[in-house]
Amino acid sequence: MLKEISKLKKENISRLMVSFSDPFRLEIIDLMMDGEVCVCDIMKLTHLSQSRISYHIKILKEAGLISDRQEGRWVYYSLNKESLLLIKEWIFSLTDYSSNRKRCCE
Amino acid sequence: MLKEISKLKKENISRLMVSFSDPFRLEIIDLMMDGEVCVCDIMKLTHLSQSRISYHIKILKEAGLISDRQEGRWVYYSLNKESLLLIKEWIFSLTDYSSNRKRCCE
DNA sequence: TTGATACATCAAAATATTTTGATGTATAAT
DNA sequence: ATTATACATCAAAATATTTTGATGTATCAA
Repeated sequence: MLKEISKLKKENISRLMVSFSDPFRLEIIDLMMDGEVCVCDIMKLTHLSQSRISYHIKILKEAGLISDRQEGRWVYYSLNKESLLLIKEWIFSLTDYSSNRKRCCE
Repeated sequence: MLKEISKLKKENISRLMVSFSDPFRLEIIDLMMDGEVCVCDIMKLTHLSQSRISYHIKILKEAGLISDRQEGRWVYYSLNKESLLLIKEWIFSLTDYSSNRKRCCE
């Protein structure tokens, strides 16, 4: 699995997994499923504070999971398909694992 | 995405993602790709301390990602296919998201 | 040009996770 | 019985993440 995946990709995946590890970030990701959203949208829909949302957005952005696009005062965030495909690839290699049993500790 | 997935599943996914969010756990998962392993195997291959490995194993187990099977003094751990499929399902719904743009904050 | 809006950033506090080293339990070999 | 092995569990310490509230910056509207 990760053996065939480069170290760089490994680190990307690691960061992506961290970005998925918070329930509020999962909620934010959920909202982005319907297309672009801005922080104010997320505020209305989740009732989290603005700086709290900005913090989580930052984590998602640094993991490369989302992209941003500014338009006037608004910043629109959306899911980054490339990252999603990277995760998909990883999950595939995980689920295709061979389940051969072997004896250990000998 | 998560809208169609039940609350129970949501919580499962959340815990699974947390279990993926540590680099050492990713390494342990990596080792399990080749089949069952015991703590002593993981110790040899990762050079982490025994209690440290036990701790991470516990997190993986509580997330439902791995199963254990005792045989004498040894406990064999292996990846749980059902959990992997749950993640796969989730990733699929994520990657199939609609990317329609809409205006917000109005 | 003043004030409001949308968001980012910061430092401190709150909270959660991880690591360590010690101890506990069960199994098995001598 | 005694000792060694394989692993779990525990409490304390170390470390990392998250939240909060304040302040900063850019854009826009009046």
